[in-house]
Amino acid sequence: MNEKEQLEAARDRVIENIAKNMHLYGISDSIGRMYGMLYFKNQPMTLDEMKEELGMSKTSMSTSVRTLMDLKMVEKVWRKGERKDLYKAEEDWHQTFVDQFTIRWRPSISMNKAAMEKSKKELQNMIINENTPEEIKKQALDDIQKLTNALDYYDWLNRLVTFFETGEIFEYIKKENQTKE
Amino acid sequence: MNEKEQLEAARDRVIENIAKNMHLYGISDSIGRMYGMLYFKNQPMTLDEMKEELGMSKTSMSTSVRTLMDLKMVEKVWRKGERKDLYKAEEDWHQTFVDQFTIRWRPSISMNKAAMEKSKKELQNMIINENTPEEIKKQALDDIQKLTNALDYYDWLNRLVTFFETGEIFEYIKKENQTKE
DNA sequence: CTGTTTATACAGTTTTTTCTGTACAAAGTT
DNA sequence: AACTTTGTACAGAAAAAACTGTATAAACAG
Repeated sequence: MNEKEQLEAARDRVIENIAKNMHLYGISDSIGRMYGMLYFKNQPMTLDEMKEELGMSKTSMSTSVRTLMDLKMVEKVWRKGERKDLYKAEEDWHQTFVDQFTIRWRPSISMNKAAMEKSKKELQNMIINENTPEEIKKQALDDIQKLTNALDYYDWLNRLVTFFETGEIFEYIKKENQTKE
Repeated sequence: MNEKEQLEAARDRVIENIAKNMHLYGISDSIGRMYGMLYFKNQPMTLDEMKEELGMSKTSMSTSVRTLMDLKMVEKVWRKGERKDLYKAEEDWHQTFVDQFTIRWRPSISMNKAAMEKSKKELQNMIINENTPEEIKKQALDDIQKLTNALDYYDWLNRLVTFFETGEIFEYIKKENQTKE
């Protein structure tokens, strides 16, 4: 194995690991591999270059890169005199982590909250309504308690996401590990 | 629609929403639906009862419940004189959130770290080696810088997971929202 | 011990997701 | 204008994941 191969082997090991663990970010191995490759390139890449390097179709490159852009893991780059679109990886993984949270969790939180608030209101009306049988009321009360707990959690989760989003988290968990020195 | 149906509709709306958003925890709709159902039941359930309620095979119930147990979202419950296994949902979602992090992220972090450290070491050896061509050395140095940044991130991430795991997070993001009162 | 009940391993089927090739629209070039 | 290049929509193929039924092992009852 010559030096160039050694270099590539070291790189590929890391890329493969990134790819395998990307499911935590809710993306497939292939897309993770694309990200890993871009991370190690010093130059932004075109779809055709990626197609070449990953041995996949251009269509796949197009959809994969879009997914990564939606997650703010990749950005489009402009270069004078270049007709093709160029893409580069976001390098700051702390930022990527925080963005993930904001992009993926916020919408889910508000969806769930809305559904729970609606159901909670309906159940409260059933409690008020005198025609509701006693047995049903008991169950409704029970469900209301569960929904109240769940809503408290979503409230907490929202505050947590804000804690990340604003970067406040970095005041408590420092980017540079002080304890090392 | 009578009262019982109203109650069920309110419940099902929430369960369906939980199911749809469970992909954030890396689990499928069906498994999410099982969790949602268990969350609203006051009694622990057997596999056969779940099979009945969800209209799925017992095999599915068995594997789904195991997935939820691995994630500490469901626990096995013992009841005197009951031959069948009983399962109940973990009710504290704050705890569930924290567990997710520990269970899913920790192993990935250490896998990635290991791969990166190995590659970093190999690249450093190439730098030292006088036979390595200058051009390769330049690239290796560049990769080492990227790996160093990535390892710093994983170090941060590890400290973050600990911050959750120990419950320290709750000192900063309180479970009860003070600003409400 | 034999017979019964419960949970799960495993193979095969169904469903979903991922990937590709073709077709076409948008933008650039001559 | 006509011709070329680039990115993506869309339909179908390939691969992966989810689900089921049967078979079997483990636990229990008599």
